[in-house]
Amino acid sequence: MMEERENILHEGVELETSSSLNSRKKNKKVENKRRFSDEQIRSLECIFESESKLEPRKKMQLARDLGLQPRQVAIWFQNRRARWKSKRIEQEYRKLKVEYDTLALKFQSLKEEKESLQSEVQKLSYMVETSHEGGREGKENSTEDGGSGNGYRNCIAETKERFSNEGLEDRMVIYSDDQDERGLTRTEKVDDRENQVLRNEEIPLTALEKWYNVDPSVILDQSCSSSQWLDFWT
DNA sequence: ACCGAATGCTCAGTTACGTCA
DNA sequence: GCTGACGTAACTGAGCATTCG
Repeated sequence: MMEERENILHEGVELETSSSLNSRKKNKKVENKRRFSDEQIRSLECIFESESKLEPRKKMQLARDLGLQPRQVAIWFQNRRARWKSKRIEQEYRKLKVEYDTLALKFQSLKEEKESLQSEVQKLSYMVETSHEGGREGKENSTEDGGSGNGYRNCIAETKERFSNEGLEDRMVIYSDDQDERGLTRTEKVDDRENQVLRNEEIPLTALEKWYNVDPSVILDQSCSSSQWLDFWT
């Protein structure tokens, strides 16, 4: 190791004393800085491809082969590593930019879809609300329909008819937390205090009423607010 | 074993020069 | 011929690791 260092010192790594530095600076004006020949560059590039850092012994050998000072070889490798690094950073930047642009496009389309769905929900809830009010009026007017459920049933029938007329019948398939995939409802409410299990075998209207009373913005907020990245993009 | 000086390496940033449009 | 942009050889200074007395 020490032997190698001795070699380096003796075989051409010029230590910069102040006098040698001054003379070199003076010589710059006299002796032009020469670019390496194509052959030298080819050889250096060839070796750089296999190893970006040179062992001292290899550096010495290469310098001898190319007729350069070992210091010049070391500096060439140093500069080459720097160029390679900046190129790599540039490539990574371009790649990230493409990913960013793709995500931005996707986000924009999701945002538009969200707005479209939001306005649709508002429209539907408005329609349901007006039908609901109509149903109540009907209930108030009829006292012989025998129960509180009939007014709502009429309401649903009216709404269904309206949806059907507007080609929106499929939108009537509404599930809430209390409904299963068959459209039947079966809620199980556990009261912790009394530990009672209340089973409602058939409460579709209650479930529907619950659904009617949900503020659409809340539904949408639930799906979005938890995803803070959406805020980031807006 | 520990310490400090000497030495060399790497890296990021800069300077200086050559080339070219 | 002059000029500005660009590429690159060479330099600088800081930080780190190793060696040696």
